Amino acid sequence: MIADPPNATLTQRLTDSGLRSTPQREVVYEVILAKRDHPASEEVFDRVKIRMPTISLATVYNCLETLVQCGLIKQVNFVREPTRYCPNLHEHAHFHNDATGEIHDVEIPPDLLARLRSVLPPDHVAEHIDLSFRGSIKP
Amino acid sequence: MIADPPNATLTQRLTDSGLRSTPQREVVYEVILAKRDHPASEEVFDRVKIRMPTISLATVYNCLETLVQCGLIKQVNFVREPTRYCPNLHEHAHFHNDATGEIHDVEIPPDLLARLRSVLPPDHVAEHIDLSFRGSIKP
DNA sequence: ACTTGCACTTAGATTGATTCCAATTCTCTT
DNA sequence: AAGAGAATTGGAATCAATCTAAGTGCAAGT
Repeated sequence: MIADPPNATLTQRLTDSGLRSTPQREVVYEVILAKRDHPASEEVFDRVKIRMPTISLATVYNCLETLVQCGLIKQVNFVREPTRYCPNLHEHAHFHNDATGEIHDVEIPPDLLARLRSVLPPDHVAEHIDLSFRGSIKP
Repeated sequence: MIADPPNATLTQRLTDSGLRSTPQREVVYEVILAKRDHPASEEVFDRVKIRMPTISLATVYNCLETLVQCGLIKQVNFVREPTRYCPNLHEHAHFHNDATGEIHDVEIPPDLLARLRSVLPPDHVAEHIDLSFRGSIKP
């Protein structure tokens, strides 16, 4: 009996898209899964370098874009901040803590999600919905 | 009897914040009010130059930031796009048409807005809520 | 095994948006 | 009219992201 390799989903999704599973893509993906904060590209670069010191920043950008295209990670965006990445594929919102700069996930009840979609005029086809909050957390 | 000057609100808000009403700030504000699309800084710069050819890009950035701080305009942000500005102070969402690059406002019913706020844990104080859609419009 | 093709990676240059800086100009107060 | 503080200006600098061209290496076919 053979256990699933740790990145079965990654390899699967990549080959489904006609792409290759490379060591760089694997490490980038693992790094994002490992810590469920929302690192920006440069932060991903720093973390990946620990395990793969020769990787280049351009490759990190390439890998992140590939992973987004395969639907394995999501991009999160806040005003005047670099793009960050999120491994939580479940549909959810984000809370940006202005005091600490941290971002964390906020669950959205399914019925609210449905209502959100319904606010659009019927001829509007939304591919992506982005719901985010900015503020602080009371002590 | 004297009619309100056109930028009464602008002057009011600026002086309320201890800031001055300058010709540059007035023109930037008027330009954003004049056309209800969602121009980025460079586009604002181009429009303002028609009426005030000597203005500098740095000043446009300064003015936009000042207006945002006074609550007279809002910033809108989409992934991998420059920041855009919006004079609609009424709480609303945005729809980004991927086909044309245009952004337009989407009204949010008050009860939905209330529900949105309620998804946050009670100790989370949201200063800003950002709801945006990306997609296309059926013919 | 050998080679040929193509996808991927790499480092560095480049772009594009935004911010910074130091000098100048303006505007309010007295 | 003068002084002080605020705002504007142009250019340099920064930061994120993309592009480019050269190099690598995997995979398939002979």
